[in-house]
Amino acid sequence: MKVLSFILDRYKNRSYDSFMHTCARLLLGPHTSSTNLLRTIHKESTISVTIKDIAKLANVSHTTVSRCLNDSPMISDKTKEKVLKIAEELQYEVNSNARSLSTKKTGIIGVIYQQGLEDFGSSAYINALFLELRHALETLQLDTILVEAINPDTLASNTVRLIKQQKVDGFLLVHQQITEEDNRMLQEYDIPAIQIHFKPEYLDITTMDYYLTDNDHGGYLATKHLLERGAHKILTIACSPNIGEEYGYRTEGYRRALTEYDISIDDSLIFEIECEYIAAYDFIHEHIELIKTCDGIFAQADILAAAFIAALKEHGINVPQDMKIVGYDDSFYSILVPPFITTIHQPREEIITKACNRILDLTRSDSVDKSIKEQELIKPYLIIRESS
Amino acid sequence: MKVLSFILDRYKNRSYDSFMHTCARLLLGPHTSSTNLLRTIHKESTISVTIKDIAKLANVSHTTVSRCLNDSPMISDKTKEKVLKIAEELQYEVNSNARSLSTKKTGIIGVIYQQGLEDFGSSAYINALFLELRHALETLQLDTILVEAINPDTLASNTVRLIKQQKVDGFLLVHQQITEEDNRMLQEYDIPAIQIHFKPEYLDITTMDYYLTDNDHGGYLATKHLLERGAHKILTIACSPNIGEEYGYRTEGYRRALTEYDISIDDSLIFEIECEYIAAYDFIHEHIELIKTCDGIFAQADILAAAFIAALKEHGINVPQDMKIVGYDDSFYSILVPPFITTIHQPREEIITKACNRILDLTRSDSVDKSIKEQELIKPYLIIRESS
DNA sequence: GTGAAAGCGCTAACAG
DNA sequence: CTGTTAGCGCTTTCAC
Repeated sequence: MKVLSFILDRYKNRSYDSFMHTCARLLLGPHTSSTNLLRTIHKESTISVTIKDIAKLANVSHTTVSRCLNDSPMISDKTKEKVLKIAEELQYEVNSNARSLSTKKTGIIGVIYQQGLEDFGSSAYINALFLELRHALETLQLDTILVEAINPDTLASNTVRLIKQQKVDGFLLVHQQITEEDNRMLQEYDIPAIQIHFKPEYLDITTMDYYLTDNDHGGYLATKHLLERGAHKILTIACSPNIGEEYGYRTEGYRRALTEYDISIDDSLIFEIECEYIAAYDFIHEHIELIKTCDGIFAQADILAAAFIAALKEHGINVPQDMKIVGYDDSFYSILVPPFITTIHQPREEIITKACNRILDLTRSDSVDKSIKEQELIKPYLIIRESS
Repeated sequence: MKVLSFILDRYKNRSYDSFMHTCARLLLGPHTSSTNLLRTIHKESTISVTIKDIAKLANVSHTTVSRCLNDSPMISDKTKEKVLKIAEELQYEVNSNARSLSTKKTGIIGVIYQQGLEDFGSSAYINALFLELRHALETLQLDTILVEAINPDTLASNTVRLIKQQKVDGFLLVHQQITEEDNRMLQEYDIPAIQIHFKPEYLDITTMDYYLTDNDHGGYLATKHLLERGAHKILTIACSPNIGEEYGYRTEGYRRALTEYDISIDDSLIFEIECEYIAAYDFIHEHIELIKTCDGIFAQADILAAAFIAALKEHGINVPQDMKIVGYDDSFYSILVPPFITTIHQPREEIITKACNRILDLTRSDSVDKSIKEQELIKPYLIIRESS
């Protein structure tokens, strides 16, 4: 009956249920191994080690163990060392639910994205953004719950749900659909949230933390580069749909560069087409007469630039000799086929680093003044390749 | 002092700390609104409604409320209705940490992916897989924690960590790097895990639940289609690196189809190249003499097929007239430029649906016999477009 | 049917 | 510096 006393000892303060399970098991046969018995007792078969287990072995109270694990300054180095060693040996990991219940912190960040992302022209960019985001949070020891803004079944806001269920400490919002209600909840529960990449559609962004890209600057850089390379008559083609007006800003930058170079703006050189290869391809054929009078194209997405180059070739117009082209996004389209495309690299690395560090500060440290918002428009940069 | 009695009442059984905060606040001024006071009391400013709040309003015990919310059969319809109505009015959401601590269930699935996914040739496919996976889990009311298999800093297994921290109920493994140790932990803690898409490298897959794609069948379908379209001498080009031998199986299927059509297999028609547009493009030019003697190509990735078509055109070889081509993956490459590419659609929708339903069963219901593994090789299908 | 009380594993308050 | 005790919000047992 050594096993029984072991069980009784370990489960002294545990539930009736546990005990009954044990008894049942013992009746089934005394030859079951103690590990198996332990597993049977807890319904979920968990045999996790707790701070009490450590406490017993270290001959201290569980409070002391808790303090050691949290590196409290009020514990002597000696005890700390002893306790941590045992914890290490038992491969202890904290039960995050218990800790969260007590501290109201989960160590989890909610990353909210746009539904229907699959259909995006820019999804390659966004996907890269997610993976790098995940990676950055990982190095900061934060887990992420990734969800769509709105539950497609219930149509309820996932942001609100996650707040109320207390599953996350903060949010990174990679969509522009944040609603008034979401925002109210964030305020009310004082949950930090940072807007990334997308500008909210329904909300005054000046009230939030954000890291966005400076699309105006991107358009400016692209156009200025074309001008520097000797182009005089420059077309620009934006994409529709225009999420968060990003293309609008790029066109603004285009205008700004032209003005700077004393070139009057001709609105008939500004187009907007579907963000698809075929659409771009057709565009060239349809507007070939106009295009023949131009010497530069600022394509506001790489996929357009790639199609333009291919289509122009069929008309005997060579890039970059006869026509300089700059794309946007620095996506794989820009390095798919030679000539590789000169393009604008969106500063997603910088956005991610800043946003992750900020959310860490906001969720972990009390000394941050949350009322002072961090708001940055981060500048993209030019990558010169062969198309210009 | 109405406010004070309200506070005292609500915080009767709460911490000293809470109370001190309240008192401090009251000293600051009696004009602070009670909502603000409540917010101040809890350090984290949370003013969540709990089952006790509901209980008080409904004049029942919090136990009863709990039972109602969990739709227990031992509660009368009348009480249930009353309680649920109040819960609805208060916009109650369960505190998931408290529930999890008590039930050992979190409602969260860990989705584990491969590090360095960014570099994958097939990443577009995998990205689509993730988004659809997330969507499917969402409709099943499951949240997902998305992490890399291994923490890049500590090099510790995230699978093990999530198990021990009790953050997840189960895993969907979208990588092939599961280790012996991971597996041992899964067994020991009896956590369900399903292998998706990728075949594990270090582990005997026959011991796990899995839903993979039948690459052999894909290769077979592609080749058979080419044969049916009249091709006799068919090249196949696989990609390196060969993750989980997927290309090996596709080539097997290619062989099987040829054999079925009594065509002897010529190993010099089987190639392996980098999964890149340029590599494929160059391949055509380098092997143009051989290619001229062939009438069909089974390109084991759409991106290869796209490059082949472009390169062949430069040699005056038109697709599909002079050469039939079938790609693989049904990715956006296959519909980028005409002629659109006949391709093999990977059954990711079916994989996702099955895997998500299975993980739900495995984590929610006790009646499932976990020792019987669900193991399916799901068949991809052919999408006929213009290249064949 | 319902409620009182205990317990999940942890942190925090307070007393030594 | 350390231990005792209470409490986080929920589920579960057991008594009525």
